Amino acid sequence: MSDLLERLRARGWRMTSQRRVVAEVLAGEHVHLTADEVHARAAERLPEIARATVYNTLGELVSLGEVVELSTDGRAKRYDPNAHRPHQHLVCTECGTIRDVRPSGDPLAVLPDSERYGFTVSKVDVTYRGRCPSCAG
Amino acid sequence: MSDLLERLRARGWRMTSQRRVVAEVLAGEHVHLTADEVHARAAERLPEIARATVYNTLGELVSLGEVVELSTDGRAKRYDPNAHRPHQHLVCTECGTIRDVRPSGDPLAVLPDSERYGFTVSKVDVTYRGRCPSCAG
DNA sequence: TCCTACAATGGACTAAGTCTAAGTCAAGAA
DNA sequence: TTCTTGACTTAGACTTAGTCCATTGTAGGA
Repeated sequence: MSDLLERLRARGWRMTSQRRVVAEVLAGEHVHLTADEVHARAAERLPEIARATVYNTLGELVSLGEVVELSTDGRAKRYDPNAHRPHQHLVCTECGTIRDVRPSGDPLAVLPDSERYGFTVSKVDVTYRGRCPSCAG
Repeated sequence: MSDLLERLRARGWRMTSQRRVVAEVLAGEHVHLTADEVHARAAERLPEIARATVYNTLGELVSLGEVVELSTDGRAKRYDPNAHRPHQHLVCTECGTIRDVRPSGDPLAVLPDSERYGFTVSKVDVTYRGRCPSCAG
């Protein structure tokens, strides 16, 4: 059914009912859930699933590069299943809603060498903040 | 002694020994401390200071716009006293060291209207990630 | 079908931060 | 200077998010 499940199986990821349910929750909705929300949705289908299992599974999906971890608000981390194409995030400062966005150009390019202090810069996370249409009321 | 203390007093901020010590800790070192580190350094000078007081004071300094709160790593928030001039952050993925950097150009400009979904975008946080010279070994 | 290494469980534990009720004190008024 | 009062501080309980670990379960190969 889902590309994600296919890819995981192809990579030899051991498939269990718990892992399947977590992967399906992520693949099913293109929103940015917290670990607790993933657990709640997973538990609707598999009531005995443990919180620790959800954390373990999310951690693995992140290591495999299939899911991106966001720590936008200093509160609970959120998990973004849209890892296959590069994007940035637009966050509402009122309600916390997150949208995926694609800025034009390469955000890395604007950091001059003189500002790199010898770091090997490999990644840039850009978070645009503002009020969403409903909150701007 | 410090600009920060001056400004706070000028704004009618009620000065107590606890608040003074917290402000001095922040003004004194241009590093990015966690709340706990601020508490530890404050307690060297004022042993009875409560953790809650440090949290309250940091929260107020953030509201006043004198300090910027960073939630880079999903762990403890860090506090950046360098709020008077705009800058972004370069974070080491190994050791967590943070450096202030100034990208060229306006990071807001690269987000086309078509990607704003009706949001009133007011702020952009850019985090460059990579390995610092010591960790790149 | 049987093994066994890998995965799941649940409950205790930790870290970071918030809340609350009671006590304290800075700063303006007299 | 002393008084007054509302704002500030305190200690500790509480909450939230996440980790750890010893035990139990099971996917998938032989």
